Amino acid sequence: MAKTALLSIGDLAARTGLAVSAIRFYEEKGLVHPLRSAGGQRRFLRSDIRRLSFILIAQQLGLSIREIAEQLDRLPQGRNPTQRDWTRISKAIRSTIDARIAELERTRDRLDGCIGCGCLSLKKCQLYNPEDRAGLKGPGPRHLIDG
Amino acid sequence: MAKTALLSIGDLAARTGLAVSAIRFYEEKGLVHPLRSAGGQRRFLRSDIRRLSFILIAQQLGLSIREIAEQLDRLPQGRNPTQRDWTRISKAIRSTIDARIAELERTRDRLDGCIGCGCLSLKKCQLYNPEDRAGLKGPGPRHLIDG
DNA sequence: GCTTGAGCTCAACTTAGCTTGAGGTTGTAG
DNA sequence: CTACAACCTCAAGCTAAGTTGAGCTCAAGC
Repeated sequence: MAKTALLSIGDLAARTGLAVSAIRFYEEKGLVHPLRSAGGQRRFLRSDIRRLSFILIAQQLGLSIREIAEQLDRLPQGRNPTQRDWTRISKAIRSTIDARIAELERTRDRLDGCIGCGCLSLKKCQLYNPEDRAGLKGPGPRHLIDG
Repeated sequence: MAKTALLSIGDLAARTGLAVSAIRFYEEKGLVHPLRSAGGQRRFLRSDIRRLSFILIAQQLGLSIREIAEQLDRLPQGRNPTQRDWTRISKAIRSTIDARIAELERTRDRLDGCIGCGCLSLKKCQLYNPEDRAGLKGPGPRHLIDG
């Protein structure tokens, strides 16, 4: 690790605690855009440490890689992210969390209304509301109920 | 669908809104235990409608198939589940939801402490607490950071 | 100038929760 | 009694978020 401004993938892994394979994966997903050395090796900017830290934090907050990518894509092109940028993103994330909490609370309340009822009727049970299920999950396991 | 007490997989699918393939999958995972006709076709009890409804509801509440199986396995062997059983299970689920909400709230509070800070330092950021990450996810994608 | 660790690519594997398809059988309506 | 829908069993495929391995190349120290 010569004292250039650029970091190898191993350096970056050491600094962030990430596995090398994970960093390559993140590049594939468009979360980082390293330069390449003459020989084809990845060369990262120092600011990428921060970028990767952000990814880790956002993941802890429950954001998917895709959601994180969207946030990062919104960073003004070509310049390094500032504190301001991170703050803006943090606020966006906060709304996401708030929404998630609200949804869980709604569910909990419905469950409370159901405890003791025990009906579990598809027609009557408040917990089982097909409209709530539609578009709940996005891609992945999908119930093709609405077809 | 003759007027026997037993339902074919198609009947059950029609009544629950589930795909036939999903019901077969649930059997494979031990969530239902249909009988078989002489020719090898599945024959379900009417009470399985309720069982499947429960699965759908529990999934909405965020329980995994495995967790649902655990709840269902606790039902007294050999008899049909009663309202009481469902109520007991519902209460168990409620604790799960409560825990999930609490965790999200904790996260939100930490995020609030961070908005405006913008440090995103792996050493200092409150959001990035390695101890919280350990064992957070169980199986699946795992960070091998702690190795 | 060579050896060796670090890096490269590409493909396959993991878990969860299913779907889709191929190829063959059952059961029931007419 | 036959036709055809519904059923059966595999096997393979999908997404997310990575890991692991094979087989090869790069770069840096001695």
